[in-house]
Amino acid sequence: MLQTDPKARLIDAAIDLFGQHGLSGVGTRALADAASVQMSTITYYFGGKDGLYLACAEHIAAIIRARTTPILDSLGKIDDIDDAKKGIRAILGGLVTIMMRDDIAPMARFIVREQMKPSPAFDVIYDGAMRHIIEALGKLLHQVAAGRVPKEQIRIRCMSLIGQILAFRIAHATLMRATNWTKLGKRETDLVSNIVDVHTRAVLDDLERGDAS
Amino acid sequence: MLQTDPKARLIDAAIDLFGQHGLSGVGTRALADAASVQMSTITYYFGGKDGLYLACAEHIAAIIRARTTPILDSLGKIDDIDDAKKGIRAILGGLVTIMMRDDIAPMARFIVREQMKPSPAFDVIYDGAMRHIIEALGKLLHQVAAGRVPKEQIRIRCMSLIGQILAFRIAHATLMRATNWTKLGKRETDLVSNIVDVHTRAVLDDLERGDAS
DNA sequence: GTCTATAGTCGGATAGAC
DNA sequence: GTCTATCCGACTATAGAC
Repeated sequence: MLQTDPKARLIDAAIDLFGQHGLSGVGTRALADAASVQMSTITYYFGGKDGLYLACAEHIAAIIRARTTPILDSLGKIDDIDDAKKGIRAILGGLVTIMMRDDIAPMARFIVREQMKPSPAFDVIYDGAMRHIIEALGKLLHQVAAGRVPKEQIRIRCMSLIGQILAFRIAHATLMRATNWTKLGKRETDLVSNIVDVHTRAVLDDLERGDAS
Repeated sequence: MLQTDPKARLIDAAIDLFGQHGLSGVGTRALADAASVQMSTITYYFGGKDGLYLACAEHIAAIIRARTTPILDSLGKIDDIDDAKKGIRAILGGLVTIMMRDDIAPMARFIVREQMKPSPAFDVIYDGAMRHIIEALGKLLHQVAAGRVPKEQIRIRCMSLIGQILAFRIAHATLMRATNWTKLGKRETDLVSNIVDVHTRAVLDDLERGDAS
């Protein structure tokens, strides 16, 4: 789909470039060229480079929300431990396929940069999208643990489970070297997806069994 | 310990600043000021900003090697599955304490940036330090699986195990928000360390049992 | 080895024509 | 809304005094 709206074109190009080079790593000229607009168009629509950057964050939050709410909503009412486990695997499985997609990579890079050096843009993404996922996961983990595990520990376990998925996107360069892969195609994505699920199941079974030493 | 060697001062300051803002995000003036040297000192010792950047990578690789080789060497000869499991837990446990240390944070940030957009500096770090850890882990995992699991899958499992640890450093901003923590002190590090170990044990027991679906 | 001064380039923002 | 021209500041690199 070819964008005609200069605003949308700028945001798409900016997410890609900012994700690759960071806020200070991209010039307004490069942004304008990539979106085939004039440099002053950035000022006109977003007030400047910083405004464009924030608009990127809002756009990313909206995209993630759009992709994850269907999964979160489909969970419905859950009071059975097995259903909770299935729900967690569904959320994490969805996260894997999202994170592995090539067209998501630019957004993932953008988010990771914000993780390391949060700016106001991080609040936009966290409050607008990530919070819901983490809270849903936390709730389900709490049920699997049958309430035996303190909330703080549940949250850390959430991070750890999500972390294994993040790793494949973040440590992309290491992954490619360690596996001798040259691309992330369907075969590779399926392998990763499968192993994340195997690991997740192992952790959940262990948690249900109650070994929260 | 107060550094007197301008070279060492520059590298220390540069790892910190590059890690926070990226290569293009830091000016030579800021680097020089942070190290209390003149701007031209960078040219004198490193040939320019890029040379300093590469020197940072070499320094980081050396530090990691110095910290990890004791752990890797202490493993010695292992042909028992339980010893292999203990070895993996030792490596990952060491990795957690390394990654959580405050004085390592700057280097971690530097590495993560290189992960996302690898430059020649990444090869220096990967070949100089990371490869050994991944290969050692892979070997031990292979033993735990009793050779039933293809090498490729072993490597992905390595990444997943390391990934959960990376997450706590990379997704630092999310961790702090999700847990309502304000700092990463000993209490927090111990909690994370414990959960990583619990998860690792669950995964290893599962792998030994042979469910490599 | 350490410092100052300066050259040359590129950055973001803006004024104003159309 | 879109484009051109231009200002001013910040950047890296270098030449040369000490």
